Amino acid sequence: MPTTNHQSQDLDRSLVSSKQPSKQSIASIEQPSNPAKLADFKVGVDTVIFSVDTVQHRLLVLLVMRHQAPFTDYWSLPGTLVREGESLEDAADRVLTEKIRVNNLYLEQLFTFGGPNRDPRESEAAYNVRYLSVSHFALVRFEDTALIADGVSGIAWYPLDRVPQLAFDHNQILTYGYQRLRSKLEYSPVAFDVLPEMFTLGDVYQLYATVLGEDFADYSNFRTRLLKLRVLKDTGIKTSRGAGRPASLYQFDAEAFEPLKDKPMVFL
Amino acid sequence: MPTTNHQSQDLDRSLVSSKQPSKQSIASIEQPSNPAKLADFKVGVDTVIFSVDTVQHRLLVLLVMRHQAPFTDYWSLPGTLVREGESLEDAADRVLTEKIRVNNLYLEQLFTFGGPNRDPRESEAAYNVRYLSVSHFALVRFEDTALIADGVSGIAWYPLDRVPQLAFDHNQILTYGYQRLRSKLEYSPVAFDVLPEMFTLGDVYQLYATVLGEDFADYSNFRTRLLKLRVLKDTGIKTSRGAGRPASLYQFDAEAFEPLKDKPMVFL
DNA sequence: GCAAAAGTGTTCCGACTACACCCATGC
DNA sequence: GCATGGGTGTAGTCGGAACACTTTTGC
Repeated sequence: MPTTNHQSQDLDRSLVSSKQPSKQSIASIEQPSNPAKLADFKVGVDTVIFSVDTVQHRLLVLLVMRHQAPFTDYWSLPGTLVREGESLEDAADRVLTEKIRVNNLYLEQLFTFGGPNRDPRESEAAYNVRYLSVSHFALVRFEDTALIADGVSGIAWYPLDRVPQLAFDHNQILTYGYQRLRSKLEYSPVAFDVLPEMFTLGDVYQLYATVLGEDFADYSNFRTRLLKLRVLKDTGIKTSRGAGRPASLYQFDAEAFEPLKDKPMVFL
Repeated sequence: MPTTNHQSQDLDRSLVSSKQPSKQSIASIEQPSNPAKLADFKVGVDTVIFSVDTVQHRLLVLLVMRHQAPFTDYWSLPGTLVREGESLEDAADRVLTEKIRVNNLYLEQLFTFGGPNRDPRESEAAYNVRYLSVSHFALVRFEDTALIADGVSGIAWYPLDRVPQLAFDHNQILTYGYQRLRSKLEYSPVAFDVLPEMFTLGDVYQLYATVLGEDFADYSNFRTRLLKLRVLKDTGIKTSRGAGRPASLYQFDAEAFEPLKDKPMVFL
């Protein structure tokens, strides 16, 4: 038996794959003849949707209230089952458009949870169907996002630190999504997908500070590093928001970023 | 409609999700009543298995020859379909143990490809079953790995730069796996999962140089940085391999690494 | 001795930190 | 004026790149 080292997989997999040995022995080498019984799956897409409330300096995650079994009256991540002819990506988009109206977003696949017994429906069902979840994470612009309240199902933004016990293994997925969000911010320009077309350097700083916590560089040095990347264009336009000196509005220059795309670099 | 930016997803998804609009309109909000027709899936696990031939300085990937339709006589990534009661992880382990005998390895989930029409069998089948692939990538110790030739099916290590046209979308998966391997090497100590218990700093250097190419730091600086991390223990034992001064044998100190685990750091 | 590989040290330079300080606005 | 936030500059320090140099082996 090989010694599998899953140590870089940061999730606690204990709940996910209960590691029960498969009924078939490995002696039955896969051949056209005598194939072992294959599992049948329904595939779900669950999405961790983040947004940043820069006014209140809070990182929010979108939750929906369940009204059916299993886990009735639990909050959960927005999700759906994949339909015929629909790609995973389409399904993820569909969840988003059903729950919110948003113009700008960043969406990426996270991880696939597929161990047996992660969904109670598996045991209920007469026929042996498994439920698999292809989780995604998304970042949307808070100010530009309207929740679609369909009257019945609850839907709400939760501050990350006040998220309750969720249905299924959704707390795990959320934790994983948060980690991914942090590293995405540090290593790629996701932030600009979620900022307005024009923004001040202060806006960018607020976003980073809210997501990454207060434990990173001060505003002054953040500015310098950001500008040194030469991917922001100063429009020259000034904006005044209450007290203080008016700030320049900048634009993200996608073309200037192009050559840096694959280079190892730090954005923060 | 939201503007989805998938730009950080480096794969060319064109082959994967053919982006055909789902038959159901988004107007039919998901409700307990009138659910849209759900797709039924078989779930496959395909694994990009890398190993490093430090003698010949080559990065190798394990391929198997297909003997059934579809894609008969094409090389492909080792894979299998998930059986009843088997977790994704178990299935990935099973593929590994069926194809090779190995003692040390690193295994991690990569990405899930699930668009419709990625598998020709979908159209053949009378009933509408979709095939989804949860891809993994693995790194194994080359010197410690024996291929299991079962007489019939071809199985071989291919140098990465000589990989032919593969079945399905496996070339894409391979490309993605290679990227992941590179970043794993840089940001985590995967290398030590695949090196012998004791190794010289030259061994580590060879491994890094082979995977990352010749375009990185010289041996001298590599040494210095690696030792500064204080995660390698000098056993004091010297080893002589042909000409040149004998090298010290080192051991990876997992406990010393523990506190660094979650810290952002560069290993290279 | 010479080649080859291991291992050490040193110099240079760029980047990041931590500030101090100036600028432009609202009140 | 003063508070507030924007923006610039600088001195100290840390770390990586480049490369010279020493050490210990095989032949």
